[in-house]
Amino acid sequence: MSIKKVAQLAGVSTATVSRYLNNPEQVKERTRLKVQSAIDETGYAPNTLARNFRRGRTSLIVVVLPTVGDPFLENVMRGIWRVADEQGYSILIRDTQSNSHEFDEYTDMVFSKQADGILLLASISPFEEPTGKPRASNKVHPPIVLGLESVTAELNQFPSVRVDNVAAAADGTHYLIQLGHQRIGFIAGKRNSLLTHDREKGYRKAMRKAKLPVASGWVVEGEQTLEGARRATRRLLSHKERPTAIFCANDEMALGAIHEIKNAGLKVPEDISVIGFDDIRYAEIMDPPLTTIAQPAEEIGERTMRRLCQAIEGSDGDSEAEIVPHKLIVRKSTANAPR
Amino acid sequence: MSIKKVAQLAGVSTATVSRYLNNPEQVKERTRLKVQSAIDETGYAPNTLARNFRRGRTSLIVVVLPTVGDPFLENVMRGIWRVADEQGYSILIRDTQSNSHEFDEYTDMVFSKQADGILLLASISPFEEPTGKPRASNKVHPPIVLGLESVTAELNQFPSVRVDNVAAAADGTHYLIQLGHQRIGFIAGKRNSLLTHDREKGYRKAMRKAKLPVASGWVVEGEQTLEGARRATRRLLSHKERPTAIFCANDEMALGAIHEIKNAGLKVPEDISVIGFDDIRYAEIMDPPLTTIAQPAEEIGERTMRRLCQAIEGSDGDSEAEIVPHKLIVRKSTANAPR
DNA sequence: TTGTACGCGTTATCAT
DNA sequence: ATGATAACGCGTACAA
Repeated sequence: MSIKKVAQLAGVSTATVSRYLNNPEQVKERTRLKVQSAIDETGYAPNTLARNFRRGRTSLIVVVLPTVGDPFLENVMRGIWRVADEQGYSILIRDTQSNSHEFDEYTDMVFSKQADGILLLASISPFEEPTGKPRASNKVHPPIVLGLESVTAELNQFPSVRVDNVAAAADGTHYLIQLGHQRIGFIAGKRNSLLTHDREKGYRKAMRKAKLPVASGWVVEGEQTLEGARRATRRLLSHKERPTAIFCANDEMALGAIHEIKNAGLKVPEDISVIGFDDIRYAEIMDPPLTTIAQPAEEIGERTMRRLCQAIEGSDGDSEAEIVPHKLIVRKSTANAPR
Repeated sequence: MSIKKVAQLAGVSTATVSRYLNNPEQVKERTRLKVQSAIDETGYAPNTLARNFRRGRTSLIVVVLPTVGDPFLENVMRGIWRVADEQGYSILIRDTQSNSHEFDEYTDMVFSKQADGILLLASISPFEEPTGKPRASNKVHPPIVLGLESVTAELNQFPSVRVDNVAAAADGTHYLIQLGHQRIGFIAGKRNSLLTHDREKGYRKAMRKAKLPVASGWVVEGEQTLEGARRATRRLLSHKERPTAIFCANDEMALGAIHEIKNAGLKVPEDISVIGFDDIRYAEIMDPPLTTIAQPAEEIGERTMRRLCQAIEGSDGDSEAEIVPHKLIVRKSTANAPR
């Protein structure tokens, strides 16, 4: 009963107050002043709840990501926020704690009007199939855009923005091969992450192309964490055919790998070269500075968000994947193969 | 018109459907089944917008923080999320991009019902005074809890949870002094950050107590970034009375400092000791591993969130600050003073 | 240019 | 245990 009070105080109708708020140009100067002073006096703030309800939209976007505090995602978020601010959306962040969740868990947020759209930056691979009862077919698919990751079969109907992870990883691997490395290990992410799986695919592809073998035990799981990568590295170091170079599916793991290699009394890059993926800000200050593959994080954020806005407005063109360019950044953690 | 459809299809009233949804125990088994099958058939999902509107609450909490992708805040967020999930709140994250904002900008979110409460983890120092017109006094102060930071005069009416930054920084400084350091530099955060200002206070306090001088130029601004810390470090290194130890107001800056010191051809800790604050996960894998002061991040998150829930429910007890314990973690970036 | 009046989907109150 | 209905605060079609 708030707009009413203002109206009463200003001696106008609620409709006029509403118009003053939303289409000021439709109300006469003199009236405007009256309304404004009534608003000032009461300290009135429009009830967003009622407004959203009436308008049928929340102006809320849910961004689903594996972990906050990922320095790479920070940059992506920056791009997302820029567009969100510009378009009047607020960002709701859902951390999946690196677990995979049911697809419905997120889409329901749209169907129940908790949010207008969803930005999926998470590991989405094994979205468990909807439990039992099939989702009612009278529901159209909600506004969803995928960022960073490739998509599973069930998700390829949605637009996505990402680098070509296969090609990028192949490039990185190729670079190591050019340096003369023949025994190259790979530290993968979690089993359910399509993204790191694609990078592994790129690695294998480049190895195959160079006619180099991938010995059993050269590809290990690093769990996308510092600690997981350290464990993985230890396994690699004790391999009977120890690699002279290690490709890590992301920088976080590369940092862990470098640390562990040095701990073992070996030198990077003299004994073992290490290459990462993402170019997070810590890559450069590592000792040695990390060679890595950079993604245009902020741009990815911007573009996913823009596509989502389009999808919400229904002006959703095609659902093709947008591929953005990656770039190899050579620093000091890679060198010619030893001997 | 959706609950209506379900009601119609199930041959009951909307009230019954609503009850089934919110207080299932109040509806008879037989009716429950009818309603459930109607829901299944229609794929009905309650409109959260309408529900929130009716109930007068959003179940949304806004967390205001300086930058996402801060590895320390990640841990705080983890604690916040745990409580939020448990209490049925969703978390809206606002990144201030390390700038300070007007206080109203956030409180308005509560007054306009965009959110039920606010968790302030950001640099809040110079909340510019409300512009001109004083905020209408008929507004009670909204549910706000402060985390990590101390408070300005205008904010000390709100509960807060944090470590004793002054004491903690004094402890760290004292540790360096014990190691025989006499020339100790300090890399501060941004000028408007009360938090790092408190840490600087602790540093100065410990120096004073040990009767050690703080030469002009020994306290430099590091902007809370890797890059800013590197610049600050360069200035410290070129000081005519170069410090033999550097206290950094947080780990992020400590990492930058170590990198820059090594870049300059000096050794940590042989030539210069470095100590940080926060104990982020990268502290341990740095070369050398970083000595730092740890905060119970997750616990801080949990406790701030719990207090906020209380504040929202109105069972807000006192607004005293909760102080949680800090802890010095000695690793390899500190050693006895040279010579 | 402004006012009247209805409806958005839900929950809650009061009967039954 | 269930049904009828008022109310939440706002936006807007329509009338004036």
